[in-house]
Amino acid sequence: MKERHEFILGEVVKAYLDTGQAVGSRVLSERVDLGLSPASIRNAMADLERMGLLCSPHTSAGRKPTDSGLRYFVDSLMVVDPDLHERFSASVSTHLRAERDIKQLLQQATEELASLTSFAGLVSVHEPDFRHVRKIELVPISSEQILAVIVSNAGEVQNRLVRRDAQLSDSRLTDISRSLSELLSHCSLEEVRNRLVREMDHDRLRIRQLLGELKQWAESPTEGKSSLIFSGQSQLLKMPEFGVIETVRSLFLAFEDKEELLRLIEQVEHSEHGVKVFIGREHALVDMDEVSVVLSRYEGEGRVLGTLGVIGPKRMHYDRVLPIVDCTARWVSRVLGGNR
Amino acid sequence: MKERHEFILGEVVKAYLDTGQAVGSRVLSERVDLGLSPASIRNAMADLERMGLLCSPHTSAGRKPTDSGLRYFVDSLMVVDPDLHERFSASVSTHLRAERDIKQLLQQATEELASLTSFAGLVSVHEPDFRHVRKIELVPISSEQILAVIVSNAGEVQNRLVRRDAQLSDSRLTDISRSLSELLSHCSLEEVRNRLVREMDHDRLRIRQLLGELKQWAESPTEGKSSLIFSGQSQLLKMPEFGVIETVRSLFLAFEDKEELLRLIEQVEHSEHGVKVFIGREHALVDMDEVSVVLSRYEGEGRVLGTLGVIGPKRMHYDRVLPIVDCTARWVSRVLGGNR
DNA sequence: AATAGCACTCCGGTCGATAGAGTGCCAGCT
DNA sequence: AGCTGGCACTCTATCGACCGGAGTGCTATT
Repeated sequence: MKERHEFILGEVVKAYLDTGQAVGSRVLSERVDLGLSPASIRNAMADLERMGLLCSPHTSAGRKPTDSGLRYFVDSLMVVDPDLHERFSASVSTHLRAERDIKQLLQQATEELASLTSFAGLVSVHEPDFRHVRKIELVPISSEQILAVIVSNAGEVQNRLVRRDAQLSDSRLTDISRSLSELLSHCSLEEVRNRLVREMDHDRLRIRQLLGELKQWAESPTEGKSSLIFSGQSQLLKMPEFGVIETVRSLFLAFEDKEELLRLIEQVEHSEHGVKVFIGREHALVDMDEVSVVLSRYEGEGRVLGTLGVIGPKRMHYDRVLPIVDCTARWVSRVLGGNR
Repeated sequence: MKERHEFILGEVVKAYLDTGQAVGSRVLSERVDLGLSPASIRNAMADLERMGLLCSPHTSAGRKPTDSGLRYFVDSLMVVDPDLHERFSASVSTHLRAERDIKQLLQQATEELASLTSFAGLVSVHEPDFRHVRKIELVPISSEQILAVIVSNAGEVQNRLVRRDAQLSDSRLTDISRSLSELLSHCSLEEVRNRLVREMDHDRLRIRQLLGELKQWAESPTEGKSSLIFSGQSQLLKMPEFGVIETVRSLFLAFEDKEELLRLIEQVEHSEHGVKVFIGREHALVDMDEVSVVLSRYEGEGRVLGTLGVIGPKRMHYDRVLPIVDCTARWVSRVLGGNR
């Protein structure tokens, strides 16, 4: 690929990102002085079209970059202003408060993403892997209720109110609590279930009903894998590319479904560190040819905790969005890494 | 108001709900045989327009009901088929499972609302009133961490991991836990804060840092009042009234803001029992003239737990939607009332 | 190899005419 | 007196034609 071609591709992309319109040879020659006449530019553009990097929507409409064209731009042509990176880093640090509550923290992060990019921000929260039980505690609440608290290896806490057998005294409860903790700690949920079944068969402890409730709990699904938080979806509606209702609809269907988005997110989590960009059809999200997704993992205490990023029109200023996502992910990682 | 006028108003509304178009005298006379010529209908319609119940978008476009017209219809003319009510009641009972987890339960409820009406379902969750502490438990997790669990009067559980002073033994922790529970139970959060400050001043228990963390917790805001859950927003995009992007945008802005919607919801919670309908401008939501909101409170253990309902186009079949919302609210109330 | 010129294509907006739908009013009928 | 049929009028939505603008591809020229 000749240098001139690269240069022209870059300029076409930039003009396209600015205007959203297909750009013709004349406007390009006026927009930036590259010592070439429109005719020469036309030739180069025709070459780029043959290479599959540009395309024209119709005969007389200039050209706009294809997905591959944008990809080439992002990978090889684009330079991120280090100043900008610095600025966003500072902006993120000042706007966000290091909340204790992880949900609130991530909520803030999506909002910051949305407001900096003016696209839709999204954050996925990885369900912590509940591989085995670290601790079980039964706390007497009232004469009818017991609070059962289970702490997982990941430090995740689940609690539930269970009905209390009237005959169960507080001290007896403490005993049970202790023995259950011994019995079950370091067990996987599967084992917990099995052991509880065995205990129930013996009916040794005369707390059948309590165990029943706990068993039911252990059996209940881990409530739907990862969850997704969004912010600023409605900002997308300002963009002219979402002027037709069908595009908007498929976009918001994806927001609701989450299924497909989670698949994409999983991909990011299993790849190496850093910001990932999915342009147009590169993410396999149906009917969303016109949007790009920019994602980055965030981490804490050594493991991947989730993914965050933005969804915006394919025509976004990647040189702005990438550092924003990067800074936000770093910041969240820093807070979560130090805090827990 | 003459009987004929009522009848014609009713028919205009029905036709309008079906087609979404302004309805003229001729089509009305063909649609339903009321033994009247188009001319007579015209006269009646002119009267109704003078009364402010109908209006015509322009000279030759037939008439459609105004907000007041729809209001009159809903209040006085509409009859809800009891069979329908029965059917929805059954449908709701069979589709929804009585989950233990309230969040999941309500999530299901919104989805059911959305799927039955094919509009957007929404549920507000009242933040339980955390007026005073019922119980505090400190559970040792590891050598560095303690799990603090606070149970409120409302049976709501909050927990947090706090850092542990290395010198704190397990048995000592149990002691502290007990004395804290005695010290703080039945205190409001405000009192908890004050007492903790006093204890810290004394530094009596040599657990300054632990108390500090607890204090910080007591001071943290009750995390944003009520929360809102939505489902099926994208279904609204199918409706022709949301063909223009501006309408959609203001709608989704409202979904994100929640502020205004919560105001409406509060209104419902403070009024008497039953399904409430807000037609067009009746809810004071800006730029949402074209939507109606149907809401009903749900209750449990004697107090209002929240509100649920749907948001849809003003042109909705109220005689279908009202029973749906009613049945769902009743069902949720029943489950929550018996379960907690 | 780059450029200038030219013929050609296609899109988008404007204009005008037309068909359709509906109203209001009036005169006549029951 | 009230209903009805008829008629003139109004407004909108749609369709086709037209035209200017923008852009390309090709070719001849420097």
